[in-house]
Amino acid sequence: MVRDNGGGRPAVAQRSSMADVAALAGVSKGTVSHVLNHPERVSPATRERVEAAIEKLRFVPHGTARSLAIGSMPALGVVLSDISNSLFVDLLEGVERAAQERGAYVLIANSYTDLRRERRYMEMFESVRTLGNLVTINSQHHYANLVRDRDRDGHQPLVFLNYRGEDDRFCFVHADNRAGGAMVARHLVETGRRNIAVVTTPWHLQPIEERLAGFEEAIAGTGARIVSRESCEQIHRADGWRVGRALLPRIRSGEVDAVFAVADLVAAGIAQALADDPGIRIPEDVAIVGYDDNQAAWDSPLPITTVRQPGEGMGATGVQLVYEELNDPTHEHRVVRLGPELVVRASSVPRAAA
Amino acid sequence: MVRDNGGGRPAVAQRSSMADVAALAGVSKGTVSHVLNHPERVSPATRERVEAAIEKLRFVPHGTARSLAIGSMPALGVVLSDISNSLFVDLLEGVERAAQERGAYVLIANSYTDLRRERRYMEMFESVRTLGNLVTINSQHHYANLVRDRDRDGHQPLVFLNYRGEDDRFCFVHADNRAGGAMVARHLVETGRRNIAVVTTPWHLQPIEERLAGFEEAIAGTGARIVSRESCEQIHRADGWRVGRALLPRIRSGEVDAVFAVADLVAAGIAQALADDPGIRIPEDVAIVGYDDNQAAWDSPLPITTVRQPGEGMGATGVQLVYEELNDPTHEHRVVRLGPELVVRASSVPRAAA
DNA sequence: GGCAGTGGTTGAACCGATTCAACCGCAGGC
DNA sequence: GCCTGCGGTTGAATCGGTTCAACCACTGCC
Repeated sequence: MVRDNGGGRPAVAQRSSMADVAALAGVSKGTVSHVLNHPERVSPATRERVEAAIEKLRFVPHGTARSLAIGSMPALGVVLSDISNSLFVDLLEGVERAAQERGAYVLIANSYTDLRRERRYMEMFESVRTLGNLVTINSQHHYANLVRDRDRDGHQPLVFLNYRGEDDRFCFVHADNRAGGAMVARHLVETGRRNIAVVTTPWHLQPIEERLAGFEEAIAGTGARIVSRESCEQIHRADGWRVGRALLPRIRSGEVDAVFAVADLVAAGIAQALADDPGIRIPEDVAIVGYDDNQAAWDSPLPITTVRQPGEGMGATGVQLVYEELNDPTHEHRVVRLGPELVVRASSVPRAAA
Repeated sequence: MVRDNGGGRPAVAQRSSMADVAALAGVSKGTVSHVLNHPERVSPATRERVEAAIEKLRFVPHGTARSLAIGSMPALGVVLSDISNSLFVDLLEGVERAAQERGAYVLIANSYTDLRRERRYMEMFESVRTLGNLVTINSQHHYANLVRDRDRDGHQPLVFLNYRGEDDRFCFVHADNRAGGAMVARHLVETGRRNIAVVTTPWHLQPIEERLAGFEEAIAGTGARIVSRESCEQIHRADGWRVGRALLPRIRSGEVDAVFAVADLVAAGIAQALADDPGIRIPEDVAIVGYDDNQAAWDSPLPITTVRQPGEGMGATGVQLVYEELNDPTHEHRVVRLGPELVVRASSVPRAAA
């Protein structure tokens, strides 16, 4: 059944359907379907005939029709708030790996932290019946909206990533930012730092506040202390550079012997500013530590100590939770917290001691 | 018709279908469909009744079923080779905007330049019958493979992005890298540079070779010349930094008065290395120019002159070509070349002259 | 009063797969 | 020779929409 599509277009062979295959092989549609999905139920002779027909007609099953019959499509939806953020790229990698292991595709949507897009894509994923969906959240406000929509028409499992909420209808996977902050504190204290400058952002983001809280907690009673708090407007290298310049005198005077910046780009900017000063040696005179382990941390003339986020882990765990909710009737929604990892580089430890 | 799903799970209200809505509103399925798709064909009274029923049952149409009936799903597939590359992020933005204008969703797949993934996702997009697909290509080899697969079972429009191929079955959209290189050459010459060092990569990438070719062509006969060719192992800031250090003496001596690096990260690294030397003033003694206009170029203590790629333009044009192929029977496949744009920043022009 | 025209609505066919109860032919057991 | 059991196959129902020919009631016109 190769229909003519008429008109002057270059003739495109119409796709053949299961019915075509069945006709050519002289069997029923049901048998063709069995060859594809339960080959063991079909006798070798028929199977061969059907397979030959499939090959000959270049038959590729119609995914949409299959999904309709099955009731869902073998794919997971992921809504990322910012695809240019390396944490989310890592996270995506985790999702893809875990999904692939389970034979599912991953549909990615990028929302640019635009709530309208987030909702639009969630709606779409719901509407094409993905197996389940994963959403990265970085604002209370977005979270509240998505949950509200969900009350309207949500049915697939939904897991929130990089966010810790409290709602027993969902699972959450988030990084333990508090522990990450504490790791930095311990590392600095253990390597003999006592007077630490902390560099943060002016806006209040859950993850960043937690890093600082963990840091302060862990530093308490160790003899080390925070001697300065700087903040930069944006998480950009140039901001870090300006902060670095501002800190120069106090570092030269020995008043500050370590800097903890809550983001790598900022830390890299600081390192760049300090490196310009011939009177300062890093890490002998001052240690610099960032957070996130993105390219700015390792790709720097002076590689920077940082905390690696459990990006892939969050992605993979999210997928696991979706499948658990899907298959395990006793599944209880829960909050999974994953530990980050300290990556020590030249910016905080004299090479010999590294 | 709210079916009980039995078992001990927290009762999840089953989704209602069009039949449920029709029953509640006392009309036929066809009418409900009309309310959704051709409201003008339905009398106001009926429409209101149906809409009330939809609201009451929280009916959301089943996208998969709709796609099956329509024959395609209202979405475009995009396979990106590297989602962490800012060019592709821009490109994606262009795709999303153009798609949204036309009421289509965008499904993104990230291949990590892994050919297997590229093929897997293309297969999936074919199988769910997207309206058309866009693929970024950065190697002849991948291109050849995708085209071969396509011979097997391709039917939707397919447009290649960031690649210039020759095949009258497809459209191609690519950036005019030759023109970009020429822009840099003209800019340097016009601002009085004569002795230029060029920094490139060891591998042979179509776009990069073209940038250089364009540069050399435009510089010929202007009195300026290439006095040095450096190459770095990777497109990383640290590589640029090393190259910058190596160039220091020749810059100090005035032997080199401009550096053109084929990527911003490298240019930023070079700038960083030169800034460390108190004897060198940028841009008075030496101009630095990069390529791509990604974050490294603008987010630097000394913002760097660069060439902005037509990322969004490529994405938007790709979408336009897909729709053209879809709707216009006279559509001829073609190659679209988009011009880049010179962005002049402090690294190449004294502030006063900028 | 009969007829054409029209806006609104219906019901069945269709999209392309999956699934399952029913069926068929055949071997084995008694 | 009859019955049972079983592997293999079939055909119809189903998923949830869209679409279109047919139909209906009603108006306007001759």
